[in-house]
Amino acid sequence: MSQNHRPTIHEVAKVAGVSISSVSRALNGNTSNTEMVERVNDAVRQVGYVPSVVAQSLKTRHTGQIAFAMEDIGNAAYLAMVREIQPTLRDVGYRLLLHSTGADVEDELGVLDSLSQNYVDGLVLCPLRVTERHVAALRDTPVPVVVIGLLPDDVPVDNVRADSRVGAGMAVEHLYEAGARRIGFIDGPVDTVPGHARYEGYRRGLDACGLPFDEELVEFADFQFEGGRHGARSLLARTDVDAILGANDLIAVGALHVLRELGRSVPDDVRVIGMDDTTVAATGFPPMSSVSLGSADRGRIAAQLLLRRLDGDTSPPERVTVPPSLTIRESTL
Amino acid sequence: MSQNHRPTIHEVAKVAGVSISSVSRALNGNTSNTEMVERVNDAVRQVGYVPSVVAQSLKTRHTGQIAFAMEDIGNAAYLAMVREIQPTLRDVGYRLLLHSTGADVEDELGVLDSLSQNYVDGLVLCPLRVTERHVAALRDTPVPVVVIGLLPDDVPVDNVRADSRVGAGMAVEHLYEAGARRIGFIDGPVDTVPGHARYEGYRRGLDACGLPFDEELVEFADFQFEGGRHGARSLLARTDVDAILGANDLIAVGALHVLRELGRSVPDDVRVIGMDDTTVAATGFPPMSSVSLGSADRGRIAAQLLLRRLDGDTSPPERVTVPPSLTIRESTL
DNA sequence: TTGAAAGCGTTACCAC
DNA sequence: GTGGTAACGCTTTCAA
Repeated sequence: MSQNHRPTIHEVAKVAGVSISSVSRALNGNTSNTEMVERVNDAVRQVGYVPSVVAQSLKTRHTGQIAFAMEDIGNAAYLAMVREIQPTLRDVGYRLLLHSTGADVEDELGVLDSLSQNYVDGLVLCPLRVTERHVAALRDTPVPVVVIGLLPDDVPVDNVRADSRVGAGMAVEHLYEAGARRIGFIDGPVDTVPGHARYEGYRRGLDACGLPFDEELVEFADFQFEGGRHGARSLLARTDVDAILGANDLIAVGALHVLRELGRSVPDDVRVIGMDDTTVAATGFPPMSSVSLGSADRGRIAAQLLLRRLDGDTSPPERVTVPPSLTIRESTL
Repeated sequence: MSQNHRPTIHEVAKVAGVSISSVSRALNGNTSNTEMVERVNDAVRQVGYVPSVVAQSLKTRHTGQIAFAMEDIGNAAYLAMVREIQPTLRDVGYRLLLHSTGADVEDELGVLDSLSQNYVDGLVLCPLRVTERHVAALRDTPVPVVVIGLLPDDVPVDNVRADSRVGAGMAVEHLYEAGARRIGFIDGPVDTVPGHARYEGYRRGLDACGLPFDEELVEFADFQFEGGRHGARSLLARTDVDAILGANDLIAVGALHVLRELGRSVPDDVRVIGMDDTTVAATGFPPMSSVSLGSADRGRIAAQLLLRRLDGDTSPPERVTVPPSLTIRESTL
């Protein structure tokens, strides 16, 4: 690690025998004198000059950085997003800043507030929940924000959403078509946005199939593998089912495990389907069907919307809904 | 999104009726006049002032940002690292910049070069391979760098490594103790650093157990689920085994699938163990044993080493090796 | 203790 | 076209 003085535009100017203005112009392509550009480039190479992005930012008022904030990058859905967002931004020269806010809503608001520090040009935000304070902060952000997730219609911010309600409904209908009549549902916490939406979707799916709703069939867990195991144990201890819908893949795979431990065959005795269509679905045994909520698509679209804003687009806020789709594997055949 | 003029330190000074120097001092705790601090804080609230980190960076020559560069955040090992690095840095006020470089070594070098732009105070780097140019760049970086992975001893940079050779050996010995005598190995590409190390570890493990090496027992695949499936199919078509070591969890879970499809019981007929101890190991069925290479630990340690450097520590480069450990689950009982 | 002023490294305006 | 120079918003030295 060298402690040498890093050359500035002044050194370049001196070596090239021109003014710093000319160097700046040459470097930014604001001159038609190609001989000048040559000279400057030579000098740049000679002194090993690299522009300071910080100084540039101060002057130009943009940073070349975009933040992505979500609860936990360990969550496969957010991971899928970041894998799309990063290359999308990177291709046009933006760096990505990652904020894992944790389950703390305060931290999420902290991210929104910190936007005023102007260290990023924009933000992609996946809020856990949308509180009054979120709305207030979003109404008046210093930089463009795109929200992935449900957002009240009057919040003037680009918004990309999944339709996990429809997705859960699709899952139920798929299970019904596969022959299931008693469909258990292991939901996530019902006070979360996805937990609530999937609960609704489950009920609508039942309605659509003409199946009765029975609370006995519903369990609530956290969105983790162990949650799925516990949920499945309680569910199966209480009643019998011929299918299980897990509110995400980890829950569903947890259920898969419990079923196998109990000696129930999947899919012959019980069909199982998850949501999010992540790696664990494909690597479960048997390979597990899942409802894709288009996380990767949502991430990419969000990034693109943000880039449009940064390009100066001032059209009204966009509202994009990514439709769910079914990935059918052996667990529901 | 507001286009309002954002208040600067000058507005605060005016409202507080003091000079900007005093505001700066008050805000940075470089004054003992508490009445002054009061006044400034009031003014700050009144005008809604938030300091510009860009301007601060230009002056103070540090950015409050640290970059983490690796091949693909989708890789569970890197994911585990980032989940430790981010909170570690965040707790002391650093923001995390993510660089997924992809399989392209050029991009990796690009990250190293871009360090001269001074947009970060430090870097945690997981190189795919370490080339001459890496070494050259690392010898003379403008900011502290910590490398996670193998590094030549003479490169003067903090270094955190796993010991996947020892880890693979441990896996073999564990399988041996569990009763296995014909231990198949599905490695990753042997021209990668981990692929090579694990191959060596496998052979040493066999030696340690007094088992003969047999090339028939070895397959090479990529580090993915499908790779594991293909590798296992080839292996089992060619010869019989009573255990399989996968060079990572995805490979091993792929093998698990193939074994079940072939009606072989795990662990009774064939024991299976993976490496990295990721989610897919725990959610596999049966829950799969795995060699943990301490990815989370490596990430945390790397972050801590970097923070020490940023604190001004100038002691000689540190070389930390995180020992592997065995997580035993049902697949090898 | 406080304020004036000099930078930090750029970009861009404005004369020439 | 080119070069001086004034910002950008802050921290910090130096006098008072």
